[in-house]
Amino acid sequence: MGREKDAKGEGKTKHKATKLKRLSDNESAGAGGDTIRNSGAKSAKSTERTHNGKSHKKVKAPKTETPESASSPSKSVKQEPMDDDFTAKKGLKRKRIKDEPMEGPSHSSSTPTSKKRNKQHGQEDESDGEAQKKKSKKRTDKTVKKEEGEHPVSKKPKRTKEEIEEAKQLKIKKKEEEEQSRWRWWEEKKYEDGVKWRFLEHNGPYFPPDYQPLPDNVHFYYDGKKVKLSLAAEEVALFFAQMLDHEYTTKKVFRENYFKDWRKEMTHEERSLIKNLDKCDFGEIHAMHKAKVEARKNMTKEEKLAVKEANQKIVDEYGFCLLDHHKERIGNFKIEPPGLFRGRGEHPKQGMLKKRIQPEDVIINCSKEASIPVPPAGHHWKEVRHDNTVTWLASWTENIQGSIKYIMLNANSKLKGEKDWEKYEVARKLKSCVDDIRNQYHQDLKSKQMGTRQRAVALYFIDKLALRAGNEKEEGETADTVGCCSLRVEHITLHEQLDGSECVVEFDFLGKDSIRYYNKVPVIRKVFKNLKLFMENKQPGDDLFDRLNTNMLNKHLSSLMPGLTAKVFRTYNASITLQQQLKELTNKSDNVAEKLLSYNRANRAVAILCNHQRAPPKTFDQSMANLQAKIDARKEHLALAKTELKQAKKEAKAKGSSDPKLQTLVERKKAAVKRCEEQLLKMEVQATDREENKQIALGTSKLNYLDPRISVAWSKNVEVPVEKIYNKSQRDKFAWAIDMTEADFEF
DNA sequence: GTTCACACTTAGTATCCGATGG
DNA sequence: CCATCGGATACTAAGTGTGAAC
Repeated sequence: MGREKDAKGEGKTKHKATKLKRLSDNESAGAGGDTIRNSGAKSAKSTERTHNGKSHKKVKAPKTETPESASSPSKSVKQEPMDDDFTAKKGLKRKRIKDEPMEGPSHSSSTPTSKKRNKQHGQEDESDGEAQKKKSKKRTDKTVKKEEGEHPVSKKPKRTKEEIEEAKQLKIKKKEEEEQSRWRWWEEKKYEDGVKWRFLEHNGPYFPPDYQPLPDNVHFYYDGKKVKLSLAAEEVALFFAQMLDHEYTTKKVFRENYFKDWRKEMTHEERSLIKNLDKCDFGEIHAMHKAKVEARKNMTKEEKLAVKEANQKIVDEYGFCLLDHHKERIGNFKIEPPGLFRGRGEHPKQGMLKKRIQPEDVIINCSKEASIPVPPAGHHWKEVRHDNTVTWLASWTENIQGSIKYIMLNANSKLKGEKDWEKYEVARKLKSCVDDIRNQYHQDLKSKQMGTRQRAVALYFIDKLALRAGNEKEEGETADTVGCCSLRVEHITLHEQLDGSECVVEFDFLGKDSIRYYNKVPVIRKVFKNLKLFMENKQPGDDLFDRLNTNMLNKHLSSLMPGLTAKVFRTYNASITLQQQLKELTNKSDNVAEKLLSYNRANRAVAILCNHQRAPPKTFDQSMANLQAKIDARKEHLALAKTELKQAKKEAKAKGSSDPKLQTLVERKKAAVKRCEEQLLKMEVQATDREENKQIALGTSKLNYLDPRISVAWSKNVEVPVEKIYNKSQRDKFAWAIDMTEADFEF
């Protein structure tokens, strides 16, 4: 409430200066939740902000997520090396960049790409195809050998072997066909500015099925009495009932929002009867829902197959479009079904009803010449337009935030791929001028203009820490999260001296998706002094950079280099870090598993830099224990194999080394030991990898920040098949990079 | 110069589904 | 053969950034 008032007082100005008022006396930054995740930190903070003046206890979370704090016991051992890597790298990275004049990056950006581009195919496809064939053959061989070695007698393997072989061949064929039909758009000329396509045809979005009323034996009760709800109210009741097991439904905000919106769907009578959510009994509805889920799980094979086929049919019909003569996959062809809004973190709108979208809400975009998608019977589209300067096929306005949702193409499409490629080219361009830009903002730290200084400090953070830009947000509309430009005084704490370092800035705030960012960073003196200055005479809730916003920052950046914005720094620093880390961590002599561990560690360094976190999987401890048990079993096995080997050796010696049988026995035992050792190593590597990954999410950086050409070049250089680092859909997405990149690629 | 609308990327989590091992 | 596990995929929220309107 207090917050809303505040917001209203300000009018929705997002303007910095106006924001200054906000709350008064919280203590400094340290929100310390215990969770990585919003809940702890978050709620603490928002209460604090709202009830003006409740200084809140710093639970100083030595939270594991920070690179610095390897304190969590479970991790310590494994965590350490990673931390070292990280810090070491970071130091190195900065140093290098600063000290060296930067060897010839400038010429590297556009020419090589296009060169490679032209060279590439022709031979490439062939060798690719062949390589694949060879590889899979090898694989088959291996499995065969193993089976023969370990269970020489079983009859099953033989049949399966053949089947496997066949299936593999089939797969290969399919792959080749797919390869053939793939649109190699990266070899084509680009369209003129702004034009995204020349022809676009599709079948429109797929609408979720209509609501199915509850069966007669399932009832809703209010205040102990059975109540038959109207269809609309019933549907919304079901939404809530379905979520009853979820924590959401226990939250006050969620319940209030829900109840308010639910009542809007009720008839007059219902509304006058149902006045208190606590008196509502959704038990039977909830039970019914659970039973349904269970039933779905227990479907017979045939039933499951039928469902699958039905789904496939939908995909076939709605999942593709025709774009400039090529069939392209649509990313999200389904209209989002109605339900209760699940915001992340302490979202003020959680629990609100997300309404059902009708064709009358949907705008269709396609070519003039294309056949217009047919709306569901009895309906019509809101509008049909033919705008080839945008990439979406359909759009609608969502009722929670009033934002527009789009139906767009899949990541493996030309439209997405081209943009992605472009993004990395901009980042590479930054590489060539990043030194100048860094010098510039170091100069600006001393500027007489407060605005310029603030910009310089912000840029320093964005560059060094890969913070997001931090656009302003309207209060009360979303969870209270910040990025660089929207940092408030309460989000940082200055330490002249901390843990042996000077000028340490302690960050503690909630970023995108209410993921906590917690980090203690030594900064240069000038930055430190500036920060002190910026914080003078401000309240905790005031903006740290009151003379700066993302717009100004980006305007400045684009004047330094065309196309440069704050987020390019994230891309650039992520990619360059990967490249450096790969160079540092990979040993040519390692085996594939070890190389992959190195790759993952490099990837992980980036994920840490970008603060990409995940909730530790629920089954994490369990599965870790399982793996450990396996390892132990393997170890025993190994010990056994070793003693057997010894035994065999002894016998061989005793009976004279001449006996060939004994010799082969020794050899065989040796091989067994070796195999066992390899398997053990592999598992141990896997265990290390998994442990280090406990709450780090690698996917996001892999998918969005790391120039795929770095990975492809690495895979070629160290002879690790690209399939080991990219799964199918990732390979599809990065087809352009896989196709055009040679081993000597440099970011 | 602000503000808003719009388009598009980035993000974590829920769910699906197929490999794996008992 | 079945249950379990974990990776892949689906889903959609939450960011960034631009340009036109005011």
